[in-house]
Amino acid sequence: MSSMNKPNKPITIKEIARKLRISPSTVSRALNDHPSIGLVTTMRVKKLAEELNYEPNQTAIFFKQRKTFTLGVILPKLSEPFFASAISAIEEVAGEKKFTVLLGQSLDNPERELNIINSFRTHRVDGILMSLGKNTTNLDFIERLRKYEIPIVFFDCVPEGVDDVPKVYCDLSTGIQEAVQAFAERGHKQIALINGPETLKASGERTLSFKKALLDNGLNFDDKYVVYSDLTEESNYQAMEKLRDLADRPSAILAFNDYVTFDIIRYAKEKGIYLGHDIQVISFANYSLWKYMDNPPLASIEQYPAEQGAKAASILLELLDNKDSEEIIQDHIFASKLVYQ
Amino acid sequence: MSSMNKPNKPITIKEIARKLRISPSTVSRALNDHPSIGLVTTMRVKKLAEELNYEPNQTAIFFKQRKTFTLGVILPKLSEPFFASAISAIEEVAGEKKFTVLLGQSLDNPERELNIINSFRTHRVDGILMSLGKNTTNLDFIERLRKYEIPIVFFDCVPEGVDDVPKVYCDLSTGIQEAVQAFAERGHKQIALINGPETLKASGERTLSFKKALLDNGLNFDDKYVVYSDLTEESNYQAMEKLRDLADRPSAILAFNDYVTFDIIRYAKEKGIYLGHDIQVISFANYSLWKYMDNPPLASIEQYPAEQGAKAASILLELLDNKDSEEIIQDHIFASKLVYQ
DNA sequence: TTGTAGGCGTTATCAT
DNA sequence: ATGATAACGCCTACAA
Repeated sequence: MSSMNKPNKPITIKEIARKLRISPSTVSRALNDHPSIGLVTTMRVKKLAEELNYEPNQTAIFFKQRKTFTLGVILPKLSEPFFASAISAIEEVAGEKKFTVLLGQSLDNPERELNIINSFRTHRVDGILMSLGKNTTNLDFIERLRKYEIPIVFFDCVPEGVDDVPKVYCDLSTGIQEAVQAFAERGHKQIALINGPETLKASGERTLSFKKALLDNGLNFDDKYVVYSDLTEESNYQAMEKLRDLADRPSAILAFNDYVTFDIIRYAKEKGIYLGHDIQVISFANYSLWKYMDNPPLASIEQYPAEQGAKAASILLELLDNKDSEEIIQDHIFASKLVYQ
Repeated sequence: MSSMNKPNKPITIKEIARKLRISPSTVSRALNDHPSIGLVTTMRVKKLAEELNYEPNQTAIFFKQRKTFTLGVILPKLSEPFFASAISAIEEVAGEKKFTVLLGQSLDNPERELNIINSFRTHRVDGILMSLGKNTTNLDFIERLRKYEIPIVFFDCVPEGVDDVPKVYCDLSTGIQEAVQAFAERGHKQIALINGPETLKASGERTLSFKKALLDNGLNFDDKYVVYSDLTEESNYQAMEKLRDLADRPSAILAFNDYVTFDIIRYAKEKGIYLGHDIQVISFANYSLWKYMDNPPLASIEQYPAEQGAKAASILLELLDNKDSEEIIQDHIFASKLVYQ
């Protein structure tokens, strides 16, 4: 190894050209396997490039080609297992197509969301994948991105009332149907739903699916058995209290997510309720390591975060490949599914 | 809203200049608040820029300035809660300094690691944060990155025997010390360690710390009580079997991580061992939701992934700010700590 | 088959 | 206080 370690300006096409006494364009073409360049020249160029450890300057190429081979991903929180596995899948799919992933977490803060989008725009990402935060109401940025011709694909938490943008999400009704059926088959008559915040449209849909599922399984639907929680521990406890106060206590609970179930478990412990016996629970999965628990829920409703992420990513990539594929602009819906641990 | 939506070429400095009949350089300077530009001109420029929705073309700026305001982060797996919370913190720290984060997961595959590094290099990231995969032995890339003048900061799983590169990691010995002490105070004499693969240097260090901790607490150290596992379920079970086969069975176990503890829990369940009574467990934390479990471990050894990530990120940012800060090139060590759930 | 020249958008240097 | 010019590294008509 030589001791002469110069500051080492990166090798450029020009230098290769100079050393070879040919023109930079020839080098460029040779490097890109342009058919019009002679085989010998091509070889000579490639050999020298190899020797000199030539690396194309992507920033120059990005600049010139107006393309960055970069996808921006915006999601509420990376440390949520649900999103961690989504982004993990996204990164893999993108990587296969030589795209890299730029990251931004909104922390459910609409302002942060906009900042991230701006930052992505200035970074000239080729496209954006996004799962909306819970508090996002203003969707103007979609229109703005369209002006900039930056395609966006939503997944998981997708916008309502916007139908000219691709969306990937999970249809909860199938899972709810299966869950209620599972309860019904086990003889449960009073089934409760601990839902998310009442203000969220998604919560309303959940309730509807729940109602339908009950009726489909020959059970009655009663408002009382649907309680709303803002997903804090207190709120979850209050929800449980409400259910306990009912004259006819439910023997089965469908919980908004695994965190809610965790609180149910604690609550049950404190009150001496025997979970899985006095009360059975099914929750929408987002954390599941149930197989290690003593009184796990009966089952979980799987929402396929990795699959959603992967699908969204490949839709976006396809969109970038083929700008005009209007057919892609539609909903891609995964059926949620009841899974036993 | 007008119906005239042209393809909408992005506005450039040149156009603003043309419309204002001034030179592009003046526009550039005005936009950047250069002191030599008159106040009126500056205002006029900014006003028009605003009106036209001018957005500087970052790819051009990146290209020109040889800086991308991008950090590359390489870690084994994003969906590991440990790394998810690390990257989450990294993104926040980077964001504060207007840096974005480029993502790559190695899946513990050295080849993937190198590909990601290459990809980062072509993307001209300003610096790299990395947690090594378990199987990485060849560290030549460090030297290569140095040639390219791309600084790298390691965190969590850091390279051995490379001392001219910043490293952030957690000193396990403090946590081990506290754990053993906690066991000792509860009267345990036979304490076992379920360690990681015997081939890993880190495993050796763990054993050493464990030994020291035992001696410091007036207990004997005996090889028999250290068993190695490759962290598969079978291997964890075998480790437990080995411990059960001992004449003098351990009453306390220090487990490599929470996954191992999960397997211990299952094993105990199967064998009718009452966890927390017949045997007490402490594990290195990486998944903890123990407060919801019935027989949780006595405590966990916290390794502060978020803090490690944040620290590594700010070191890297400082390094980028101030190329010559040699003092930064040293180990930044967090003390692991025993925490009760 | 290869070379020349111009341009991508921005900024820095030198002039005016 | 402002303008002209060149340069960053690469690509691509167009010319030869």
